[in-house]
Amino acid sequence: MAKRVTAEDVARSAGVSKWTVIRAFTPGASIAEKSRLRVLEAAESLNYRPNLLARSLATNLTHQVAILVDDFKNPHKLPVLEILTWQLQSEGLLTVLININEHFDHVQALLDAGQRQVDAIILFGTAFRPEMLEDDRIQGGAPLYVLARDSQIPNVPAITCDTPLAMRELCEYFYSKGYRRPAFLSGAKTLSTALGRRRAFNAFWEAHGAKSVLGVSAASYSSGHGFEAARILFQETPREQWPDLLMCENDALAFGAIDYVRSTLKLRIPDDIAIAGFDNTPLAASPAYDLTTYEQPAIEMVTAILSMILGREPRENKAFRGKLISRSTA
Amino acid sequence: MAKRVTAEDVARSAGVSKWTVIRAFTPGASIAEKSRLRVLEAAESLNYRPNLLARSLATNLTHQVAILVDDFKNPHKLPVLEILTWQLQSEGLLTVLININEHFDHVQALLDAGQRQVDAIILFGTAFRPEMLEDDRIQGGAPLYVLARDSQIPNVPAITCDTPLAMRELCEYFYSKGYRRPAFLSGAKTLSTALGRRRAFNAFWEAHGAKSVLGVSAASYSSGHGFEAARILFQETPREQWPDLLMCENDALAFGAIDYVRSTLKLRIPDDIAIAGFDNTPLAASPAYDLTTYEQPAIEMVTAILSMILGREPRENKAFRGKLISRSTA
DNA sequence: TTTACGGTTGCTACCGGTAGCAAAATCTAT
DNA sequence: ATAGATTTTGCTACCGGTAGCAACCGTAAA
Repeated sequence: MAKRVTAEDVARSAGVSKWTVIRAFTPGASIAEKSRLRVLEAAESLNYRPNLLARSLATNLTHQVAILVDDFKNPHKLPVLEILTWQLQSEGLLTVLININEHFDHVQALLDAGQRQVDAIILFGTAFRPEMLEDDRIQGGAPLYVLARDSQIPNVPAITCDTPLAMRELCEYFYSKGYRRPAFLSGAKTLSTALGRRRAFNAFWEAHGAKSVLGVSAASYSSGHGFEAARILFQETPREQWPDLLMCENDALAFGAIDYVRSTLKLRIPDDIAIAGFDNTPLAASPAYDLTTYEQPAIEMVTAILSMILGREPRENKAFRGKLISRSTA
Repeated sequence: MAKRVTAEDVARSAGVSKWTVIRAFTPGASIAEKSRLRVLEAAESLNYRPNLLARSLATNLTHQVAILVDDFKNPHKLPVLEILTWQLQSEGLLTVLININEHFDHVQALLDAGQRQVDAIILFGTAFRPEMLEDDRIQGGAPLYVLARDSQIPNVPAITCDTPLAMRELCEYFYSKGYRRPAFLSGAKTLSTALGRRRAFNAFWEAHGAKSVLGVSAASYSSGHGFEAARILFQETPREQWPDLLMCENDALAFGAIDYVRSTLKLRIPDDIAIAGFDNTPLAASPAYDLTTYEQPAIEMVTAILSMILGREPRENKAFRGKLISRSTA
């Protein structure tokens, strides 16, 4: 592997000092046009590009942002990752994707990112225990942000979809269609409460005089577990109390629930029962499901987080209004 | 923001020189057990962690690998990203995820990654023009790898699923089921040829005496375009020549094709026509599709790329055998 | 001709580590 | 106790940039 070209090499070739070379690459630096061109030419012929690692060490800015993800099963992650990477890149920031799982926990990941001196850390929809973020070793590191769940932790802003509003929109829609026997199918416990969807759902129906709101919990946010949870719900509920509306905490769970209701129960959707999801994943639009769901305002959310990272806006919780996607399952 | 703790600070607090502190953090370094413990204690109380940026600058190793992705629409990307990030992390490497699109092209991304001194670059299923990689500015940078498509470029190893073998397995399966009028639905041109699936498919049927193999191309690898391409195929083909087998280049296309065939043509699958996909995305298993497909050996592929990055194995093309997933659509 | 001034250039010090040599400290054998 | 071997420690130089001061330059005003 050939030795890397440094500013020093270019300087020698252009007959100036290395600082003049640096200036040629620093926008707005004080340098004579004549020498700037000479340097640029020499740099071009030597194929020189400034070493961002060295720059980062000196400026204490890496222009790297770590994204922590713990659930790659949720297809909703992919489109958001696309928006995230793209918007970050537009501002000259690069994305460091960190996979959190039972072998590499949050604290570990956070410390790791910290050692790499990233400029910010985004916890993207991960199921962490809030206490964790108060760890001494984490305070004092890169600024933290929480994307797509709430945070409650001072100094860790959460950027979310406005869940109470979203649920109100959905429920008012269901209500106007005449559904009156609601049930909620939620996902993994730890994250579920942080999402607040069930809470908002229940609140609506209690305020609208529903005697009770059925509920069931899936082991994880996957279609398979959605199927399983739906099975439990219907098997453990007497037929005459079966819901006519099943709100699922996300699309994946809804797909599973639809599969169960259609294939095993042979119920008609939306006549016998309405089913809705959340996230508007690509598949929700497919004719096989054609799922009524709710789209999170991903672009606004990412834009907001970016403004905070860049210091253009104060670091504080923000919730954005999403969009009800009305299709044929409800 | 508090000043960062450096080895120097720890040294002062422990009453040794900064080099002794460094040694305490360097596995296998020559240091007395007594002073190692003293340093570790001081480091602990000051909450010191070595600065990996500075280390990278000095060692010329960042322990970062760039992954270039240009198609976030394909849900297959997510599980592979999970495997990639996880395996890289297990070896102490971090993933830099770079989004390639019309505004930020391959050359730009490659140069960007190069400036950041990443240890390796993986082109993950991206649709690049091979000439591009021969750009002077790119040669001499970090070692390149191509994942999940072929490469043809000397010194840029491609790690793939063994496509000819996969197609043979699939076709033999179809053949044994009695299907004899094959058609192929392919995706975006640039990538399609690099995948080689159509080629292998055609080769089989020509060898097995099929008069002709119908073919149609979708604008991109999405369900929507799959639907559209299926429409074109069936509308432009006289009814008596309709295929009884439609092999789609990936699952997303297959979902679209199934939707079209079911909802518009009202054909029965697999009785009137068999449809198969490729990749075994999570949704292929759902009862709504229950798609026969082929699973790429993602873990083996990632493991192979990792061994090459770590220098444990020579850099060379590798193809692995995947697995036929037989479900109800074929 | 001298002086003042703004643009330009070079310099030192520094970011926080690593590499490897040389001196110091400790241990072992005589 | 002492020489010799070995471990431990401190040091200089370096990775490739940045920051900001000081000197230099040519030119225009005095």
